Parts: sequence; C-alpha cells; structure tokens
Amino acid sequence: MSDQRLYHTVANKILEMIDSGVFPPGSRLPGERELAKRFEVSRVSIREAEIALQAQGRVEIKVGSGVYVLDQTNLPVYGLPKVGPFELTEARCLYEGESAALAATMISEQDLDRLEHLIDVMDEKVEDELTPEEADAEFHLTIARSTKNHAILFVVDSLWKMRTEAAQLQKVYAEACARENSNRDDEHRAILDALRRRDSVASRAAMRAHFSTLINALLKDTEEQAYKELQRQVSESRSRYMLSQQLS
Amino acid sequence: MSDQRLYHTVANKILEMIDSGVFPPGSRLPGERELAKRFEVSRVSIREAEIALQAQGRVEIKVGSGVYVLDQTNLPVYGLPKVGPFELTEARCLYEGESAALAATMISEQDLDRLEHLIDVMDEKVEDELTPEEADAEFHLTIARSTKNHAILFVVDSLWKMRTEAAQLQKVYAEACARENSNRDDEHRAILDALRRRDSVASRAAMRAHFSTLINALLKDTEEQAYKELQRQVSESRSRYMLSQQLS
DNA sequence: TAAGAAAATTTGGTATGCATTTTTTGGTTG
DNA sequence: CAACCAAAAAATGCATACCAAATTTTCTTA
Repeated sequence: MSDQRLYHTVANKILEMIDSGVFPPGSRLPGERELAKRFEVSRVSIREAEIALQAQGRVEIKVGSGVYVLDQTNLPVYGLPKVGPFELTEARCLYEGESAALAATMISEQDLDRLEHLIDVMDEKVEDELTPEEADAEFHLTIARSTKNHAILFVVDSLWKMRTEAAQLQKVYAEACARENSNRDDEHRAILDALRRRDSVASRAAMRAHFSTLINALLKDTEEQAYKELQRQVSESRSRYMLSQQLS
Repeated sequence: MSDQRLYHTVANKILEMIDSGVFPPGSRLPGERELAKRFEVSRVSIREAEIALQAQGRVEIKVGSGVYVLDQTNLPVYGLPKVGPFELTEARCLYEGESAALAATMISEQDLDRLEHLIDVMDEKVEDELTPEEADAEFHLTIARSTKNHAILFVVDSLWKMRTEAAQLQKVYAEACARENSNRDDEHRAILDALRRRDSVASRAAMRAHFSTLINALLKDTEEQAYKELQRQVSESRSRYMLSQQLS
C-alpha cells in the first residue's frame, strides 16, 4: 500500500536497521544472498535496494567486497562553501553587526530575557539542557530571528553552520575562544545592553567588537602556529643534519 | 575505468539523451526490453539504471505504464527559505552594502572595467551574450567576488538565487524594476564611481540607495495592488448588491 | 617468515519465466 | 450513436538459475 515497489520497502527496512544501530557506520552489510533469505525476496530486489541507498549516499558498494554503511555525521552541508576562519569571521562581523543593528529597533522583552539566560548558560552560571556551545549559537540566532527577516536568519544560520561543518575550522575556533574566554562574557553583555537600550549604532558596534577580538585571537593563534611550525622545521632539519654527520 | 558498474554507464547514457532533448521532459522512455536491445544489456541493468535515475529525481517510474522524464526547470533550490520581497530586499540592502564597502578597499581595475561593461549591457547599450537580467546578477556578484571573501560571495549569491527561485517574487521584482528602470542606470554608475574612488562609506551608501529605491518601488507597487484589490472587492459587492435588489 | 598461488566468498550481469498493473481494444447494450 | 464493460495486449515487477569478475582468505612453498 505505502510502498508499491519491493526494493523500496527493502531499502526502508535496511535504513531502519542502520539508523537503529544494527549496522553502525563503517560496518559491512550482510551479503546479498543472506539479506535475500532474511527478507524473503530475491537477490535482484536486494541489489536494487542497495543501488537506491547508494544513490542516496547512505552506503557504499564495493565490487566483490560488500556494502558498507557510510557515516552521515560530518558530511558537508550541500551548497555551503569551504571558507577559511578569517573569511568567515569577517563576514560574520559585518553581517551579524547589521543583524544586531536591525534587531535593536524591534527586539521583544522576551527575547532580551532569553539572551540574558543564554549568556549565563555560556558562562556555566546556570544549568540548562543546552551546552555552552549550543547556547552561543542560539544567542546569535535569537538576535537574527528578532529582526523578523527570514533572509537574515538564513544567512546567520548558514554562517554558523559553515563554522561547525569543517572539523579543522572548529579546532581553530576552539583554541581562539579558549584564549579570549574571559572577555566573551563582557562582550556578550555589551551587545545585550545595547539591544536593551534600543541603540542600533551601539548594538552594531558591540557586535563588531565581539568579532574583532575573535579575529585578533585568531591572528595571534596563527602567529603562534606559524612559530611552532618554524621551530618544528628547524629541529627536524637539525636532527637530519646530525644524522648525516653520524653517517659520514 | 570511469564506470565500473554497468547500470551507471547506462544511467549516464540515458541522462545524456534526456539533456540533449531526445527525451524531453514529460515524455515516456522506451520500454525496458527496447532499451535493453538498444544498449545491448539485460533488462535488469536497465531497471537498475532507471531506479538510480528515480533516486536522483530525474525520472518517475509508473508501474505497468513506463518511465517518464521529470521537468527539472523550476525545482526549489534545496535549503533556501521562502522569503517575501521586502525581507529579501532589506537583507540585500544591508549585506550588499557591506559587500560594497569592503570591496571598495581592494577591488581591481579589471573588475571595475567589467562592472562598467555590465552596466552597459544592462542598459542594452552594447551587445553581449549575457541578458540584461544576467548582467545585473553578475554586477552584484562581481562586487561580492572582489571582496576575496568566499562567505560573502556565498551570501550574495544565495540572496540572488532566492529572488530568481520563486516565480511570484520574480514577477513583483519585474514590475517594480520597470517602474524605476530609468534610475537604475544612474544608481549603478554611482556605485561604480564610489568603488573607483576607493571610498568605502560612499560605496555602502550608493549600494543602500540602490536598494532603497527598489524598496520604495515595491512599496508603491503593493500600494497600487492593494488599491486595485480594494476596487475589485467594492465593485464585486456592488454588483452583488444590485443582484439582490433585482431578486427582491 | 614472507611471498605467491589457489580456493572461497561476494558482488556483477544475463536469460528466462511468470505475476501484476496499466492501457488499449473491441464488442455489447441502452 | 454513445457509453460501458470485459478481454486482450503491453509494460513493468519479481524470482530463479547460472556464469563472470573482483576481492578476500587460506594454504602452500621457497
């Protein structure tokens, strides 16, 4: 009734088993013949189901080897470009600055209270189901949402997703944030204060200041990274030099 | 080499024929057996290829009837929200203003010349392979691209796609543009001049002014639409009233 | 111990036959 | 003549059996 095609029902059954953890990501599915026996269908139907799942990007079929479950967790969100940490922070500085400036004119008391709560969650002053990281995202998204402009909300959301998408970017951000974590609380509260005063100019400035410190932290971090890399290269060439001395 | 799986090569061949117009959208593909003969493969492989194409959303398989080519033209771009004309223009005003401000500091002479050419194309002063509409898109994208920031380029591109996505939005824009078409040339040239002078503040202002006139045109247009709608309702209730008079 | 060959396993593909669904056709009937 | 209905035709859906190709495992041998 719901599924006219056999391969479709089979694909759904397999998908259920994958999602319920019977076949974890990376594992190999049972062979065609065994699945055919288990589902009481022909091998052809199993193959068709596996082809459909491959087209959906859920499994990978290796000829002569088997069908393997693909990990869906960190797949790139379709359409989102890969951007460097500086590019992203610069864009967020500009766009979320305007988002805050617009929000200041129309944000509700309710949203202002929520922002205050989120700041407390970020600094782990209160318990919440949200992690500090999630609270940070929600802080910026709440401001964007309060502009009542879906396009702005889309942009802010997309930029945040770009950040969480790339594991590498995440790491850079984490290191930079750890460095300036003490200031973050003040910066968030400065944004909140400006919004409370319905001061567009001050809100934009506070938001830009928030990202400016982040850019500076990134700069300092990459400087240190570059220095460490230089040290590593020096020590490596030194050891190689000593090695060649031994050989001679 | 390129295609290990038979169904994949078959699917690609069918896809080529669809894209080259052999099987236009809405038409029915030849039967399994005929395709099997034509490609010199088995019916199973044909079916597998058709299943893969269905998973990609290119065709629709009707049991007992045949395989039909789906129209790909007005597909909603995945992930893009539906936004109203005012929301979108407001967001573009803010974001492309910042885009222009940033571009002013680093745009190349080459890009400046290209912008001038695009303005001429838009006003149909010169011939080009681009339509005026496409030139308009390219104008804004070139500015975004010259910021050397992929996140900004992504945002400007996404916002433009939102505009072209919804047919309704397109219509509203077309009407509003027709009204202020005479000013558009001046506005674009004002943006270009500000960029040439490397004046960030003036570039932002010129870009915002460009979108401000668009918002005003939209406002005026919706006002007229509302007035017409009011007139229609009045005349309708009037005729109904006269009808009821006749009945009595 | 390591390299290589053979065997087992697994997926890939084809042919054939029959079932199911849809469409067409043609005849019956008012 | 038009409308309706049933049978035939056509198309896809599915199962089985068999062989080919690729991969993995096992066993032999130097």
